[in-house]
Amino acid sequence: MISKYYFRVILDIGHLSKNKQIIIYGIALAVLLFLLKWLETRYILLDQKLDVYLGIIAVLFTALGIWLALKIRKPKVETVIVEKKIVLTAGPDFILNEEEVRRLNLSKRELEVLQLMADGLSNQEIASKLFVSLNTIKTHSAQIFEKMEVKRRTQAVDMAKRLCIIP
Amino acid sequence: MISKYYFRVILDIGHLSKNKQIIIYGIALAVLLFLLKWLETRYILLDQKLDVYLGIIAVLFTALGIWLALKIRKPKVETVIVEKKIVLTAGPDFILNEEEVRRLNLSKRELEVLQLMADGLSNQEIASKLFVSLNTIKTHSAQIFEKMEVKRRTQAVDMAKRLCIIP
DNA sequence: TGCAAAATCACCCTAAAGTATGACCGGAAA
DNA sequence: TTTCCGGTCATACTTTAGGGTGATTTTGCA
Repeated sequence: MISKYYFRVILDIGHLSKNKQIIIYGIALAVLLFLLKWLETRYILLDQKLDVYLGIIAVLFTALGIWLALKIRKPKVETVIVEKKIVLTAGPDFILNEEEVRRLNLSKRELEVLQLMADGLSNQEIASKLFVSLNTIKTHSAQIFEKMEVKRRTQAVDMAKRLCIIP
Repeated sequence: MISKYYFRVILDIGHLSKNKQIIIYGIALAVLLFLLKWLETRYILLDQKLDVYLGIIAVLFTALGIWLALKIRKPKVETVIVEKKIVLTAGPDFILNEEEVRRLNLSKRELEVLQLMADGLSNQEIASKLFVSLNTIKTHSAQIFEKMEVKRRTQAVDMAKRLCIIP
């Protein structure tokens, strides 16, 4: 019988895949087997066009092989490395303008929050980073804006950079 | 002849691969064809064990299919982003970094909005200054954030200053 | 040790920012 | 001429920021 060859195919390839899939492949093979037997009966009875029969078998099993390979094999992975620039500022010449800090009457904590604000963090992110609640940061930022006489965080950051309060 | 089926296999699958490979596949198929013909002659002449012959064909073409699929399959692309650090010295002498502007693909208008953003203006203020609607500024800012790969205006301003896109 | 400033947090509310989607127009490029 | 892109605007919605008020707890210092 032909079936022993099918089993060899399964055994040769099966260990690459999951057990569940083997059943599916087995069923597919069985269907193919029946189809072949049917064709065989018809064409052998007619006793002609063996080439056609063989051709169909060849195409079918080539397709089967392709299907098996695509299903079973782990996808080939091609790694593409993309360089992404991240920007650093080398500001070795930063000296904190303590005088301005004192003039604005900013506390240590407020300065800290202002610093993180300048880094583009949201209030929630600042809160998480400092292990305090969002409300606390809101209070701090409100204080900062009042002391700096600005209305928005963007203005506060801009002013702070101009005054050399933050790098 | 059987060969026409082989050609169909090639034609069906060939367009997925390089032209060079098709030649290799063709040669392989030719070899298989000769092998089959040889087997056919032997077994048909003996007029027996057709099942064995068919089984061999099935196994061979399954193997061929697997081989084809593995060769032809397009590899899955996996992108790895490597961060490359670049250091910019932001001096008091501002020269617009046109290269970065082009790299970020920022339009004139977007640059204008970014500039005003950096000045600490609200979207409404920017809209008034440019004589356009608030929604327009929102659209622009959303575009800017997407192009600069940032989430907030504070981050956009920070990045823009580092990249010398704005003074 | 008591007091003022700093730090913490809550609640409620409004304003502003940001997201998503779709549409229109005019100019430039294919 | 068609297609594409930049600029404009809208509508609806969600999220974040900010304002105002009040309260409790730490903490530095006189």
